[in-house]
Amino acid sequence: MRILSQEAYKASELGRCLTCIIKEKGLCNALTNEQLLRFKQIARKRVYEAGDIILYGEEKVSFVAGVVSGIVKMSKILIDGRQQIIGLLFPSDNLGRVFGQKNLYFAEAATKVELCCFEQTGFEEMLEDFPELKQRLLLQTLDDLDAAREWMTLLGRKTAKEKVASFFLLIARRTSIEKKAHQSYDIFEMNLKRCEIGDYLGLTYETVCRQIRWLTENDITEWPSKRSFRVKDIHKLIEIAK
Amino acid sequence: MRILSQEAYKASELGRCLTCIIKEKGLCNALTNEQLLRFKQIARKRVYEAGDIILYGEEKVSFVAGVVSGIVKMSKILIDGRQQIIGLLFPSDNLGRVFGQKNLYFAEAATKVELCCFEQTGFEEMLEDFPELKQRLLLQTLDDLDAAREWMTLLGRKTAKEKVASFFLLIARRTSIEKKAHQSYDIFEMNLKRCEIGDYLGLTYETVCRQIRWLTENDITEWPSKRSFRVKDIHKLIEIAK
DNA sequence: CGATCTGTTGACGGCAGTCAAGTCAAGTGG
DNA sequence: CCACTTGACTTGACTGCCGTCAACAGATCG
Repeated sequence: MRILSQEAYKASELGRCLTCIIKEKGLCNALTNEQLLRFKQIARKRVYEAGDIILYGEEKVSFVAGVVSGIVKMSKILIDGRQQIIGLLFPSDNLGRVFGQKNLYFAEAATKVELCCFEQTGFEEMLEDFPELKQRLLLQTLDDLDAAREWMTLLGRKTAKEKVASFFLLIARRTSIEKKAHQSYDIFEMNLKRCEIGDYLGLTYETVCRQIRWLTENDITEWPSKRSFRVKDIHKLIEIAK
Repeated sequence: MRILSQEAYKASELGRCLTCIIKEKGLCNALTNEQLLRFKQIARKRVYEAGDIILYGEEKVSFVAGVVSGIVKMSKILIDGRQQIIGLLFPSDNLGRVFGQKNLYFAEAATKVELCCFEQTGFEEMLEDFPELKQRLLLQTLDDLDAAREWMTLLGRKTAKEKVASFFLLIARRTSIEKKAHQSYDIFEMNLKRCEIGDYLGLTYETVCRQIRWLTENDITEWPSKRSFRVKDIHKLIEIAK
């Protein structure tokens, strides 16, 4: 019965990893319990409050992290202050640049955020040792690339109205995947400021306001509060988003 | 001397792989000669003329390919015809979506193009067998992601003038890396139409024309012909590009 | 030679940016 | 408790950049 007790020991050691809410979708799902144990040794949980800066651009990177809860916004900032959000990170998304010398992005907590952080070199060593982990990272990077290119199309070719509609569709899809209870009439929490939406869409916040007003006046969305919305007509929204 | 003759045999079999111009920078550089032999077996060269369509969007993918010569433009097209080029592929860049069910992009030869094509499943099997190959693919995908995000900033936040200046810098850098003989006063071939530049920058071709004129009137670029330019003041160009 | 494609230039208009005033909610301190 | 501040958001008026439309110039080609 020696093996069993060892298994039990491991399970107790793994602790919160086994009940982690992103276990199914995160990178760590590629690992066996045994491997996870090693993974946990280089992991550290960190909590950030809304507005906290997680990474400044251009510094040397020291860690890679998975988002456990909350939303992280990653952006690039031009010298004169113009900002472009190049990605929103939701739970199970990853942050940081593996195999890179430099972090290229500015990362900020948009809401309260919990990260599961891995020390950089330890993480890279594990990538070499566990092919499943590297495979998963590759697949995720490929998906990220597809998403980035989709967004390029939005930024380069869509009108303000189409951009804002596309954005609400994105939020509805991402947050409903999380809740696994999507219906067209759900209320979605929108944890971003108007100006952050603008920075994501390549618009000013005034323009974002006006488009939201237009969508509301045309019975497509409804705003119980300034930070939450309900989609009244999903088909029209999809049609407008292009 | 049996081993030696076997080596010689392999070398002769490898043939054009050994003298391939993208050997140093392409994915295949991760492989030993022995591995390369297997790689070559699933490889097939294809040639496209300027304007040929390489991939339509949304179909099932059947191959992955490296660009040997020429320029491939990858784009997304909205239902009403608006187009956004989401990437230009230069020699040693790769085309196609590994581990993906669907190809998401429209790919077209912008110039005469030579591709080194690999049958999809054979390529994916090799990725599993040769970790170095997968590592190289991962690194390249990460770089592609960085480039895409850089371009998102351009599309979302830069003015027409800044966009056009950034574009010429990109071309100058990419083509001079190729030639390995970069000087500020080099002449660069610009194998894209004005409207393709527009589709890449999220502008109309008329606006591209006007910005080119402005750069020329201000002694920053010079156009010996419609498709080639010389950078007269690289510092000003960098400054304008932001 | 006309046909076609690509590029240039001008005139005009509209979408989205800029500037500015004002509302609202939450927080702070006397 | 109220006065005050602050930050987020809204709305209006105006402007300007860039898109649209159109005419035309050159180049290439059968």
